[in-house]
Amino acid sequence: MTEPSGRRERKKAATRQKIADTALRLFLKRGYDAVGIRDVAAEADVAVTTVFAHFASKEALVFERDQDFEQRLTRAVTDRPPLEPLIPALHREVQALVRHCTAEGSAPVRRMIEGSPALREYEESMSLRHAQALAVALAADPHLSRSATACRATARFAIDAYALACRADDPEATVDEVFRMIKAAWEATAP
Amino acid sequence: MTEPSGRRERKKAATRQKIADTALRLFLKRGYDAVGIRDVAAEADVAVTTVFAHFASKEALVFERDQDFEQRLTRAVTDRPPLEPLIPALHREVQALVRHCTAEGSAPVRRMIEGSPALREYEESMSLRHAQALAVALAADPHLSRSATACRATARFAIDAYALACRADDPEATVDEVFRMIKAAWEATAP
DNA sequence: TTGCGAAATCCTAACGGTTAGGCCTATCTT
DNA sequence: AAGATAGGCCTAACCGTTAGGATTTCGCAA
Repeated sequence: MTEPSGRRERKKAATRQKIADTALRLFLKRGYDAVGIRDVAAEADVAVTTVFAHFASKEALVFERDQDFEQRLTRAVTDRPPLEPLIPALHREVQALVRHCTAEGSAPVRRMIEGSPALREYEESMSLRHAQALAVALAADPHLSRSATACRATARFAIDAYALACRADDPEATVDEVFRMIKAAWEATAP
Repeated sequence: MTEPSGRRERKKAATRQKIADTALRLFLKRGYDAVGIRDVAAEADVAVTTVFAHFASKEALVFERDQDFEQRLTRAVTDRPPLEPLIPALHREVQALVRHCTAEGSAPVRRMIEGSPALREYEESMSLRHAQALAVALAADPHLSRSATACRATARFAIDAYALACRADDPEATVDEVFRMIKAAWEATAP
């Protein structure tokens, strides 16, 4: 995936990164709403159209790692050792993701997101996509054999756990508590 | 609540309704994206600013009953007979709401929503607000005495049930199945 | 009834995210 | 080396949304 085979791809990746870095820096310094796309483009020394060639929207500039997040979630399910029970694996990964997003350095970004309705809304719809990807991974696991509905519900519950924990006073304890609920819910769907 | 005491309030409500009706009619006839706010305003014979005086955004025109939905949910909790268990009451109300939104006449609207990313995203963020309101209602119930986390998680799970059911092949069965999971999750949080 | 304050509506102009269309140039392929 | 393609640029516009301020309409009390 990360093969910088040609110069073209390397340059493209560099441009993308420069835009994302510039945007985040400006957003944190002056506030998300106070910085326009035109500002970001100027500071990154690219055209406005180039920004949108790399990012689908202004909000997407803030959630650059979107893809990683989704991959980590689904891989926690698909790449786990055979016969390892689902819920603990999911629990562990969500816990790790929550730690990542409540880490020291992430606080200003988190504050910025919570301070902007547009960013909150975007994050939520992102989470929904992640839940759908996770539901697909669950449905594809031959060891689980649960209904599509059970998979979809469990996927959403797991995402709920993440979302609640990121905003909770004690994130890790929140993940644990919600996953106790998810475990019971999951077991109630046993065939 | 619905007391049309004065002419002013009646006229305001009428204007609001005329805008909402006009908007929905145009959206269904020509497509959500193909109709601009300026079109809606012109057809409803009001100024653009008046549209935004009644609705916070273009998407909000489609979800006119937003408030009702939230009230029905929270009241299913707060207004239930004393000592009636929570989960069945919630289950019943969500079932009713799902029936409402999968009813015969709602199909074209549903199709329109699913066809527009902006509307899907808006609906999702609306649901989130409803979940928060429901969480508050749960936390306020003296008979329940669960942690704030358990209340928030259960509220989101219930909203998940609604969202999943609205898009499922068999909506009612989906509500039942997800509520079996929610019941187990809720009971796992008993003090 | 009249007159006043508040609420609802209007108009205009703009702002800011986003996109279309067309062009240019660096890179890749053969 | 030549053509094909992708990344980037510029300009101009579209559309949702808002600010600012004028104007009308209604409710209420003198």
